Amino acid sequence: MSDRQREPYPSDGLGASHPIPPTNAFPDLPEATIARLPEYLRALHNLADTGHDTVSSEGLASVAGVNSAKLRKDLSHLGSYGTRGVGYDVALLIEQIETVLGLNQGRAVALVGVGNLGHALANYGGFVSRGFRIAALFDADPARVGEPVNGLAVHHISELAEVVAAEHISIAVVATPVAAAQLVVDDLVACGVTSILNFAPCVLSVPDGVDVRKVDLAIELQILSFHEHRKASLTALPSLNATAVSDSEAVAT
Amino acid sequence: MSDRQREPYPSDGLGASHPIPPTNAFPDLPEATIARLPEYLRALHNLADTGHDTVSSEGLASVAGVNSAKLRKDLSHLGSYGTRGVGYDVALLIEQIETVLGLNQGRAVALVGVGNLGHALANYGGFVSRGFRIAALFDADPARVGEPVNGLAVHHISELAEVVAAEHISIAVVATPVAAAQLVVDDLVACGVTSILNFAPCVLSVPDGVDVRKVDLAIELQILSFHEHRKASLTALPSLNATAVSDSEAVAT
DNA sequence: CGCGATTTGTGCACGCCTTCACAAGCGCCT
DNA sequence: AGGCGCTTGTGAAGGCGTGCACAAATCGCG
Repeated sequence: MSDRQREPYPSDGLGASHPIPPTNAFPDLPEATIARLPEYLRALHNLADTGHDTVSSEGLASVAGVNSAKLRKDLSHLGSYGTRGVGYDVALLIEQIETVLGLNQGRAVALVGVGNLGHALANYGGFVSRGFRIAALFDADPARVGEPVNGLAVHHISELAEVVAAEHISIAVVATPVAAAQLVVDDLVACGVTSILNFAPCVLSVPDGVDVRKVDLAIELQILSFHEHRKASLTALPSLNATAVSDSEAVAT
Repeated sequence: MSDRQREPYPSDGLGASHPIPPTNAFPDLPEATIARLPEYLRALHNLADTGHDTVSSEGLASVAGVNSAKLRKDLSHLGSYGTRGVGYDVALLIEQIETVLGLNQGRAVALVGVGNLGHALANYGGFVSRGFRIAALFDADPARVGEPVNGLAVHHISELAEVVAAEHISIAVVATPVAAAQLVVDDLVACGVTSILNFAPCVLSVPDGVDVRKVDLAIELQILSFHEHRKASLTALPSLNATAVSDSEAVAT
């Protein structure tokens, strides 16, 4: 059960110095696990930068903010290369996770909508440092076309098809106003983009085979607001350092 | 079972013209439901703006992008004010959800870190239009202090305590670099902030009673990358409009 | 060379969430 | 006034995810 480890994979010559499994075909990874792998990866990079060669599930779990049992189960799903009694090889695990996530290919990402948020995203270094390359910027406003943002010139949205094809773009970030989002997404899908990260606060309809993830900042705040509201209605239990919390909004118990 | 509807609630005089239930104490709302309520709320506002007075669970569900059964169960958890054979009263449901989420209080939010992302967030209209008020901006860089952003002057982080107290701030958005995030959060917690929306790509440790939600843009992209990777390894099934998808990255089947 | 300390990998049980399917209730039309 | 069609609200079943607890495996040391 542990001998399918040494098998170099054929294509995608990225000069990997570690033995890597076939990698393709992870059809049945639990979605919850997938969502946590990036967090593990980030934690592992931190560990590697601070000179750690190996790490125990307990150690990695605490840095990643999860349960150690959950971590082990997650890693076991992708073949698990830990050593009992020792822990996990940090470098190997990094490469393993990056391979599973398909990050060692420097994926090209398009960003549509260069407004406030779009600007911030284009300048955000976190994308580049974590396996992505912002390959092109688009906007519908002719006044913005040509404007240089973080070293890239903004394309007009009408050039979408050719640029997407030329740059082999498969992932797009939508940071347009709500009114434009669905139109842009339709164009993106028509161009062959199959993964979309949507910042516009609306529901997008896409055909099967296209993945959409949504980030809605107001929704996050509203969820926090609920918990805040609920905490306020439980006014009674004296929290530890609640010296400054004595609001006047105490609801009648 | 439907007679606990007409009961005006005592405090919190916000001039509500609709009958609203006691509202406080929703201790056992499923977390999954809470996370969806904001989406329902947004969809309902859209419906109200387009002249709809009532909506069926089917209709609202499709606009909100969920299953109609799920929607009904979610709404049933908060007392459910639908009319069989008709549907839900849009305006009433809006008020109901806003009350549950605690949005009709115009919650004050602090934003810490006025860099690229912080600027974008400060200028983002979506917060204000959905029940929040950005009450104060903070940064550790003395060069930024005093700079006006969207009509607000940036405070130095050292003024956190007094401003938080003066403005009754209970929610904070952290948009600082990773290195500063934990320090800022410790300060926030010490000032009595009990809900934090974290944009820094790191795990924050907070005491019990403090809620943290995290938004990591790179993680979202990495999750998409995995699905992209998986789709690429399943090269075989001919998708519908895949004319432009004929990449050269076809992995060996 | 063997033993103990340590850590991984996993079977199992529990709880949450989703989904189906249908009874109960409401309004409208005749 | 009565019946019919439509929609809500909910019981029950199934699936997914989590966490416990322990067997299996590996290393280091005497």
